[in-house]
Amino acid sequence: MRERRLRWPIARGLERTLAGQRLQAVERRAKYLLLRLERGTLIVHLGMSGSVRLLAEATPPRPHDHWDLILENGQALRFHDPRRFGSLHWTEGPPESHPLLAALAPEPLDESFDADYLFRATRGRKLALKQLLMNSRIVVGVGNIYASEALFRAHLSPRRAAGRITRIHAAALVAAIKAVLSEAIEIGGTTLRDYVNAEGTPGYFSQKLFVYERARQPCRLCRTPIKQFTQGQRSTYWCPSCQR
DNA sequence: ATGGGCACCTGGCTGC
DNA sequence: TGCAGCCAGGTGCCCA
Repeated sequence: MRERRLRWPIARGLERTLAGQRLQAVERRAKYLLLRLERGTLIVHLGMSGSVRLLAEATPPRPHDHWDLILENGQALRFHDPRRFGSLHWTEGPPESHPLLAALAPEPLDESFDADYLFRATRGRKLALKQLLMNSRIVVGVGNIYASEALFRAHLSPRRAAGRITRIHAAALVAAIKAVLSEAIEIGGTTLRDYVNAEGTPGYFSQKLFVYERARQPCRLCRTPIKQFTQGQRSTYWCPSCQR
């Protein structure tokens, strides 16, 4: 550990707890990485600017390389996070019961996230559709980029009150979310500035974005200039002609 | 229960 | 050139 002050301070003595334990599986729930060890689970969140790299243990640390998980093959899993919005937690119980994970909604690519579920989840909600999509008690994994992109593909306005969509809209939106996320995963995610995977390679989905960070540029479907505004302190991008 | 706003933090870019 | 101001892949928590 070089810097314990992340979003929450890294627990004292964690090194001692982890030492000697074999890594048994790597899983994920929402945006939490779950490293299953022999006596518990290491829960890692990358925040907005975090990344993990698999490197030779002797690789000199760069600024903002906050901790290493040193493996017995001479490599290290190295956590890098300039903004320190990420976090690291240890739990010996089932990770799905951890306070940060216990109340999470379905995974977007799970079959339980379907039109019927989203339609019911939106009933009575006055919140704007885009903000609802980013609520982890409705669905997880849909961040600021993919919320704008999915709404574009579903032809729905980010400002529309969530409770005012039809069952048909819910079906279109669910399909759009699943498509956007699947396509992005397929090409390694969206690198805007500094995201890299464990091998250090960026993702290429930024080349496939229809609206995100395209303010004033022509819509790729209708040529109308893309617009930007703020919802819940986050930038939203949309095409006022394609999306209603 | 719901929704709004703030907080955490650093770096890069813009414009005066 | 220097510096203030603004913006950025997230999400937990407090308050009305």
